Amino acid sequence: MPTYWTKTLIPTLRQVPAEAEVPSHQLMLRAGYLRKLSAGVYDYLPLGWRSLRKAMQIVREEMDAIGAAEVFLPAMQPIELWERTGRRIAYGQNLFVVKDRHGREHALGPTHEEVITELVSAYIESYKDLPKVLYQIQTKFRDEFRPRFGVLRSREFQMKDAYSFHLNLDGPPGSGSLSETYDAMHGAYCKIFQRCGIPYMVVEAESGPIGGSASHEFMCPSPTGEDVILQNDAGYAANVEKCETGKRTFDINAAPTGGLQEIYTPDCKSIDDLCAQWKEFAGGGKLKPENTLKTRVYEIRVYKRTGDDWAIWIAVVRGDREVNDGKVRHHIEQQYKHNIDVLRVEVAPISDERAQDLGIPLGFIGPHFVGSVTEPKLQARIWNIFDYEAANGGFWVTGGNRVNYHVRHYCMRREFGWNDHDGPITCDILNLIHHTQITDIRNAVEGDPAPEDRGGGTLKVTKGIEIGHIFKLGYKYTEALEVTVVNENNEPVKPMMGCYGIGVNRILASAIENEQGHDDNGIIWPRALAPFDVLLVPIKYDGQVKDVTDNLAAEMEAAGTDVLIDDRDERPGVKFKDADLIGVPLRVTIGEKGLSEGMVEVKSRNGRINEKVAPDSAAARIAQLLASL
RNA sequence: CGGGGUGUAGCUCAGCUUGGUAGAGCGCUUCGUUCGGGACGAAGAGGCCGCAGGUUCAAAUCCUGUCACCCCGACCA
Repeated sequence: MPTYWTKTLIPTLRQVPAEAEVPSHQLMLRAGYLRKLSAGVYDYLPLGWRSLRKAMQIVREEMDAIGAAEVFLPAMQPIELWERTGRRIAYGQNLFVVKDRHGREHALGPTHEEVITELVSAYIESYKDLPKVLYQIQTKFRDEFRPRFGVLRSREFQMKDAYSFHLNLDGPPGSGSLSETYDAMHGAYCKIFQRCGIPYMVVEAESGPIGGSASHEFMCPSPTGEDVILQNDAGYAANVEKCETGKRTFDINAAPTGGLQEIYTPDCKSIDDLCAQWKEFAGGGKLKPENTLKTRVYEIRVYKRTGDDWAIWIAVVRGDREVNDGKVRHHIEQQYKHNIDVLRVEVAPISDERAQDLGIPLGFIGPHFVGSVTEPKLQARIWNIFDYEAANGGFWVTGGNRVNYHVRHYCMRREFGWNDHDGPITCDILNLIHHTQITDIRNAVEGDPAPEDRGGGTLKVTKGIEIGHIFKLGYKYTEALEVTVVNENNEPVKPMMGCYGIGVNRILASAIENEQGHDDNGIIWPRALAPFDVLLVPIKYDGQVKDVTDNLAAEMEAAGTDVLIDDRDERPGVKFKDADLIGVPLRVTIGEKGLSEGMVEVKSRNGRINEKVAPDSAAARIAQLLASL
């Protein structure tokens, strides 16, 4: 049966609701796809739900095609599971927690690793049961601090999550390794986004707090995207958390620009404030952020078999750059990698209280902090890590290592105590004597050199919407929840996991958000996601026009085409405007004028098709045209 | 959670400074004329001015509190 406009619910809005900022949000509200119930919580109206279901179905088909089995899991999950995996704390405030009448707490699942792992632990006992790939498409919950951009960042959303379980990371084809499934998922994701007709790119990603070794994000390039992607011309693409830079030059022997001078800078802890007030502090002149050195202090906890230890690392980048926590963490972890005594290393920005206890004046720290420390126990534990860019000569302003003071004419070589006649220092000397290392620790920016082994060249910045993410998870959940299977030798072993998510609502938003997805008049759907394939617009739904419309609709529906009939008693202008707004790919206009010439008019929303067809052959022609979209 | 802003009709907003019985446009209802790109005329319906206190003869308007929403930041598989 075709759908009649007057029977369904399509509340189009002439004006843009004030709350909507990005095109997808504005248009989904205006075109009657969505209604906001409260912050970050939306009703999907008939059009919205139809489109969402189309996206879900594509995802479902491609998951099934690679042998994944669909399940349906609880949204309400015992909090105990989340405590056992440590994710109650890791998720923190973003986790929705509800209490039942007995006072027991439950998490409203933002993902289902815990639940699926528990499920698998109950039934999977032997290596012969592996690999196993399960997935679900369900509502997930996140207590976002700040929901925004409509369905792009909401508190309730539809996710496809797939989880796989394996004996091995790698292996020959057909061995059921994690890598094999990971690659199959990678392929399935490409097919899904292709079928949905949305532009996408695959970028390398940090696996983040979820843990694991390898990870890719699927991004839809869009100016409204919240994620920053860097890429070179040779096909290297990574998100900003992951993106490495190629070689950048540095000069640790550069001469100072003047004698080190203390400047009194009361209560001035940020680079922005420092630059803004520099004139009064320094008695004239201007200071730009790129002439400052920013320091961030990390505390490292080292858990060893022979007793725990700790250290302080000071990360130094140019004042206008951002320290990349992940790069700092990786670099520090590398330092302990070959020490078999070390069980685990924790790297975290130092807390205010801890800094106070140790006498570290946060906000006024410079890279030469160690020189101002008199306590030998602390002194021996301090390490520096410079970004390449920060290890250069030139005019530098940085912290004075004393509350309310900064210094100017900072010079690395001199501040480490080397005189002009001492000859050049080397990286080895810096490392051995000064506990100081130089590497890439800041977020990559537009124009940085790309890594040489990834094709080199220059990095360019693109913004994107994250629509999919695949991880090799490893043992995080099977270990925490104590899952074992027996191997060929009847020995208990932990299976390893992969997890693979797709934000289904974001598929819709991305389709609209990208350039081909909308114009000034409304949405332009790719056929695969459109709520209907064809919109029939009878100029006046009456008499011969009505008969032709109904016959055409019946014929097309019989052939499996989704048809919407605008049977409203509205003026043609209103119908055409609404047709453009809701974005159905093909519009067929049936009017007395056309019929008198024996024609109906077929137009595509994307503007490529505009032809007149005899009513009798219209259904066949439309089917043809649809196939070409 | 810090900073800023807004809550008045289904939607977009005015009115608030200077207290005196609630407004416009769009949408909705009825009638008429229209009818291939958001028609025109006439007549209507619709709001405890977010909520709770307070000041006052009188509060949408002033004060206090509270809630919700939006923006920037921080945060974010």
